[in-house]
Amino acid sequence: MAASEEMRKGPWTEQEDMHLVCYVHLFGESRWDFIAKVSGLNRTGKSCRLRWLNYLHPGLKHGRMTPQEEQLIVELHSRWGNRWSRIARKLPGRTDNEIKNYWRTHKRKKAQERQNSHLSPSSSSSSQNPIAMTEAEKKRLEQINHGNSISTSWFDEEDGEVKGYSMDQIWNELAISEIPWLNFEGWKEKINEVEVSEMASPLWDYSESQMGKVDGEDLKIISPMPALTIPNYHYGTEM
DNA sequence: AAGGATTACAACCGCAGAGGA
DNA sequence: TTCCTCTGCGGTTGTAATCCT
Repeated sequence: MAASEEMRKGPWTEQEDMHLVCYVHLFGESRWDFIAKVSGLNRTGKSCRLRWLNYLHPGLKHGRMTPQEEQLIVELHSRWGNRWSRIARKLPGRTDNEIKNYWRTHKRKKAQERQNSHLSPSSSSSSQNPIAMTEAEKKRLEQINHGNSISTSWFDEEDGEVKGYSMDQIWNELAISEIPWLNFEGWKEKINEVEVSEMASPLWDYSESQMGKVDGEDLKIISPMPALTIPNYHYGTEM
């Protein structure tokens, strides 16, 4: 990427979102610089990653925090401080950014008031503490959070167990999604034209071994996006 | 109804750590 | 071992939406 080329900044458009989702689907949730370059979005890898993690990732909750979540945030913040990503891991569907924003805007003050007035660190017993987990639960959550195939997880209070979604499940759900942008004209139709399995594995395998070395002619890839074209690209080098 | 204040959310920036060459 | 690139994290800012007077 030539230094003179201006990277796009600011709010993402629906088209950009679609484009990014498509490429994340193809190449996975890593190698953001690669995705940024091959997608032709003219965004930085960081920007793509942030957009995905904070907004586009399947399983994200949007909207107001529930009272339970609020309580959890206060509790965890008193324990860990501004370790937002760590706190976010205990609130499935919420991002560190969301929690950070929430805390910043109106919770910090309240928590301080609460702390000053009546809370002492040792006041909550594990039996009353909503975030207290058994060792088994902790272990399972740990496995889910760090597993390769599970991308999002939560603790189901009703069943008393940790649950998770694999990326495949998420994307299968996306195919019949209620997410608005998947339903706008043409897009859903197009994504259904391509089998998920066709899109994911062979191309992924190919991309792992070959994609970074492609030279010469433009590489055209199978994609729900119309006429997606990857320009000449040398992985790890500036064009 | 208008305008200022507040809240909620999205996005960028800088830094640090990990990993590869 | 050193340097470089990439990723992830926390802090900060900008803006749209909502509330209040």
